[in-house]
Amino acid sequence: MATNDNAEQQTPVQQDENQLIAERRAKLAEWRKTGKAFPNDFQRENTAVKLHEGYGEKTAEELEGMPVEVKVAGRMMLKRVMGKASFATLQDLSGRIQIYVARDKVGEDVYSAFKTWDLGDIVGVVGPMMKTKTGELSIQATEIRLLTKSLRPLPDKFHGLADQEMKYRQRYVDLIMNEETRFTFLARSRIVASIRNYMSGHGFLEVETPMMHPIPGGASAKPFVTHHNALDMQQFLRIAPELYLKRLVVGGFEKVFEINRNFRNEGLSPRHNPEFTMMEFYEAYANYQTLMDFTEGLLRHAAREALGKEVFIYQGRELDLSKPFHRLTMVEAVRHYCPQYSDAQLNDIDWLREQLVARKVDMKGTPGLGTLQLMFFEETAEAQLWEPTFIIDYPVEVSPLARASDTNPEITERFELFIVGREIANGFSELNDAEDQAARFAEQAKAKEAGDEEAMYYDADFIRALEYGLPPTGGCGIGIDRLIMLLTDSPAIRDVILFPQMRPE
RNA sequence: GGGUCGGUAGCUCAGUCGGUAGAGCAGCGGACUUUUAAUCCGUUGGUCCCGAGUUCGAAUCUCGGCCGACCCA
Repeated sequence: MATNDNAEQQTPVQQDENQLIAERRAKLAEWRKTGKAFPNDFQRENTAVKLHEGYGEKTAEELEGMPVEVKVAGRMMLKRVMGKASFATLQDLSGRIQIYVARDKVGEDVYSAFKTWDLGDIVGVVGPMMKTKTGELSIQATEIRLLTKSLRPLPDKFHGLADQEMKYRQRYVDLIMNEETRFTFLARSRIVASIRNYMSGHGFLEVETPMMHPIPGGASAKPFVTHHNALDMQQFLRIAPELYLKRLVVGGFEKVFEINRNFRNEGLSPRHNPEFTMMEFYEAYANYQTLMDFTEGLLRHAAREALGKEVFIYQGRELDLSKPFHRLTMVEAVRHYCPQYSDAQLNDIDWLREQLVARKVDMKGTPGLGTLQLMFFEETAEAQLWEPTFIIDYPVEVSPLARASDTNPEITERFELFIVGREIANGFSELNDAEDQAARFAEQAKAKEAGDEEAMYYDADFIRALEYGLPPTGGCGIGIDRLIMLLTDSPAIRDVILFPQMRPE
């Protein structure tokens, strides 16, 4: 079995020890001799930013006149020893605060110990607030303790950690050193929380559906395969929660959403990570038109919560979420962004096919007009959709879970939302006709047999659920990582995923 | 998968025409009781990503590989 494949990787690798680490280990050994190494009884009472907020405006005299004792803890990021007195800068999650450590205030023994502490060590300080000659708010230490010894030297205190690879592989160091990184992930957390609030505020129920599926479904993508030992069965990491969420709507949970990970076994790129976070939501008695309105509102809300505004800069270019989002068909979008093509050409199967062959687009099977138009749209107009744009009317053959249009059986009531040229959301009126769905699954299964790895499986239990009756429903998926990229001005998906997928070191 | 660029001290980076590796920060020793990337003096530290090849001699040139960034498909 393959169960031990990873064991080798888990055995301790040769540690990259060096002189600097050896010196710190020696200091730690000295500390251990005191019998008080790594204490956990220091209870901090203040954070850096609160102190700045509370006392930043006070003058030196005011602070001296009404001394306030504070208690902070944090990582030592800067240290300036000047003989019998020193300054150091501590960093906690909220920010930084300077401390002033004088020998005649903390005692000779503590002071000489302090001088041996290194940048990166975690320190606890007690003392009154003061202002320095140059007006910087500081804590005058009356008590100072080493709380955690850091064995590894931090990156350059001025230049920080610049190496992209190391930022991704050792995110903990990136978070220590880079304010922007901390900001991005704090923003991410805030944005996700605001989306949750918005959803529950609109009566949606948050649910969790399986991450391990016996049949992968809900999207066209290659799954990761795994194995359950006790049941001795193959399982797939989910590529989408869609089919489970719709089962819940069948069950009477009329408005549900889930924010969770999807896994797709595809390559890495600035916009793709094999595991990524999606929000999917389903609403009974909604359709793709009402979903578009709702999605617009949701994105504006997220922008307001994250940035306080709906117009902002992404990668040097203005992005405006305040105006109504454009709604165009694929042909309309191509006509608008690439006016050199005519309606006649865009509706000519042979012409489209020639164009796509010339552009070396991989066409499997015999795509119909709609699919050719989609491919041509992706080739020409998609990347230019900077302003939020819903592209509507996707062909049935690439939308096996969407309801067909009442006026044209070849297309579905489906949209994808593009912003800054990237797909951010995908939604549609759900197909709730069990017999139609069964037929479409059969089509997909045939395509899979013919070699289309991304085609869907036939999910008999899902059909059974539909046979009980799914109310008319609208459903939508929003790529959370890509949304976070927009709202944090991040160029790559790896910049908004704490631990992005990397090749082993 | 293809192309371009990169990998040198713990970190940020130089490194000429191929001549045997440097700076700043960090560290270590010393001076310094209001500094701000503190300053000043002294000093330790290298698998130059890995492996072959060319050469008297390779961080440098050639080939192959690994890892990453960007662009393209």
